[in-house]
Amino acid sequence: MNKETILVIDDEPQIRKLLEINLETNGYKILQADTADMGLRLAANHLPDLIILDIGLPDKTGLELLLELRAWFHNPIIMLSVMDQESAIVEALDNGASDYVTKPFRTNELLARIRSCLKRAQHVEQNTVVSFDNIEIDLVARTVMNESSLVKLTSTEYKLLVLFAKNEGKVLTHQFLLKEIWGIGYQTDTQYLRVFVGTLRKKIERNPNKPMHIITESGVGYRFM
Amino acid sequence: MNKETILVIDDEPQIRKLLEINLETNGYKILQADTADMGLRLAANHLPDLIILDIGLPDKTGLELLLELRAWFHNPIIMLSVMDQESAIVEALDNGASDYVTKPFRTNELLARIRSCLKRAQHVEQNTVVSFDNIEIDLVARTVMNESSLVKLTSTEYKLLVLFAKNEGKVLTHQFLLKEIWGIGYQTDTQYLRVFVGTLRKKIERNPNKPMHIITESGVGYRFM
DNA sequence: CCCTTCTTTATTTTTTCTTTATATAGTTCC
DNA sequence: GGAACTATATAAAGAAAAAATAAAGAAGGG
Repeated sequence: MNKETILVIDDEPQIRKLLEINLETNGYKILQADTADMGLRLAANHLPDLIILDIGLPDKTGLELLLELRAWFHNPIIMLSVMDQESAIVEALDNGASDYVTKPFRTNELLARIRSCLKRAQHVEQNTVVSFDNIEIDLVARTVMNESSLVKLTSTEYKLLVLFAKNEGKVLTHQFLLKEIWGIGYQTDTQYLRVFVGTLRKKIERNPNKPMHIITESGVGYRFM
Repeated sequence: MNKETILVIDDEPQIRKLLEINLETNGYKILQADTADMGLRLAANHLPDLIILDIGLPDKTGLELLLELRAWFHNPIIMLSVMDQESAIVEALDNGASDYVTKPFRTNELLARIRSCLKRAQHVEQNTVVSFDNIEIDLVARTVMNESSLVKLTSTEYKLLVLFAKNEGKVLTHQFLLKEIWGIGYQTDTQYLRVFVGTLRKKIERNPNKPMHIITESGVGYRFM
C-alpha cells in the first residue's frame, strides 16, 4: 500500500514540526507550506490525499484559500485554528471544509479525525481486478471477461474459478477443491470436478481441447496458470 | 426536494426538544428515540439520512449502538456526548462515527456539521439524472422515464431501482438488497425481491421476458446493466 | 371506507446440479 | 512398444433448486 500524502499549510514552525513528527510516525508522507501561495502550488503539483489548513496565514486568510482550493480540489481539507468562534466554524464547514479543529488540539483526536476523513474519501474507488492473459476477473463486481466479453458463470463455476485464480501456479488436489467448493463430505466426488472444469474450460479457454489455463495434473488435481 | 430525515437518539428530553425545534426550523424531518433499542428500530424502519447519537443511553452505550448500526447503516452518524475525553472521541471516530460533538454544543456549529455530513454523503450520488438506454432516473425529482414516458413506481420499487442504478455492473446479492431496502432482519425473504424485481421489469424493460437491465444471477442475486 | 401498496401463498418455468453412460487420454507393467 | 488398466473428458438425461409469475389476503394512508 502506498503512503498517503498530507499537506500541512501553517505558518507556525512549531505546529508544523509537531505535525510532521506525529504524521510521519503514523505512516503518512508529509508536505509543508508556510504561505497560502506555496500551499496552493504544492496542492496542485502533488495532489495530496488530505490538506490540513491553518486559518491564520500571512498572505491570505485560510477561508480564502479554502475557497480557491475547493474550486478543483476534492480530497478532505481539515481546518485548524485558534479561533473558537462559532461563526468561523460554520463558515468554514459551509464552504467545503471536511472538519474544523481548534488549537490547541489533541494529537490523537486530530489523527482520528484524519483517519476518518481519509476512510470516507477512499470509499469511492476500489477495484479488485485480477487478469490472466485473455481472462479478467473483477472480484467486486463479480464479473468475468474473456477477450473483453462478459462470461456468464453459475455460482459454482465462479467459485471454482476464483479459487483457481487465488492459487495461481499451485497444484490443487481434487480433495482440496472438493472440500473448498462443496464442503466436507464430497471429497470422493471427483466426477463433479471433471464436469465443472469442463464447462469452465469451454467458457474461458481459447481452445478448450488444449487448455492453457486449467491444466490437468493426472492422478492429483488441477493447476491454474 | 424531499425533506431530509434526521434521527435523534438521546434520553434527555430537553436536548431532544432543543434539537427538534432547531432541526425543524431548518427544514429537516425529525425522528426521536430515547433508548438504543428504539433508535435501532427507527433507524431500520425509516433509514434516516443522518443519526445524532448520544453516548449515554439507559440500555446500551452509544458506542455499542454505533457498532450495531454501522453493520448495515451507511449514512452519517454524529456522536453527541458530555464526555470530552480524547480516548472516547478517538474510539468513536475509529468505529465509524462521522463526527463527534461535545455537550454543551453550539447549535449553529452542530447544524453546520450536519450540513457538512449530509453534503458529503450526497456527494457520492451527485448525478441528479442517471440514464441507461431507454431509462432515465431523476434522483432529485424522484421520477423515472421509460422511452420518455413517465413510469409510476411505488416507493419500494423506486428505492430498488436507484440501488441498482447506483451499482451498475456489480452483482448485488439477495442479502445486500434485502438489507438495503427492507433493513436488517429481512435477509431470508428472497421472495420479496422476486416479486419486486418482477414488477420493476414489467415497468422498465423493453421485453420483460428477456430482461436487458436487471439480470438474474442465479443463486447469488441480481445485476443491473 | 376505499384504494394503493405490501406480504404471503401456490403454481409454473427456468436454471443449475447431480448422476449415468460412453469416449478419450494417460499410466503401468510386461 | 503395446496390452490392460486407470484416470479424465464429454454429452446428456433426470433431479433438485432457484426464480418467475399470478393472485389472494393484509396492512396502511388519505
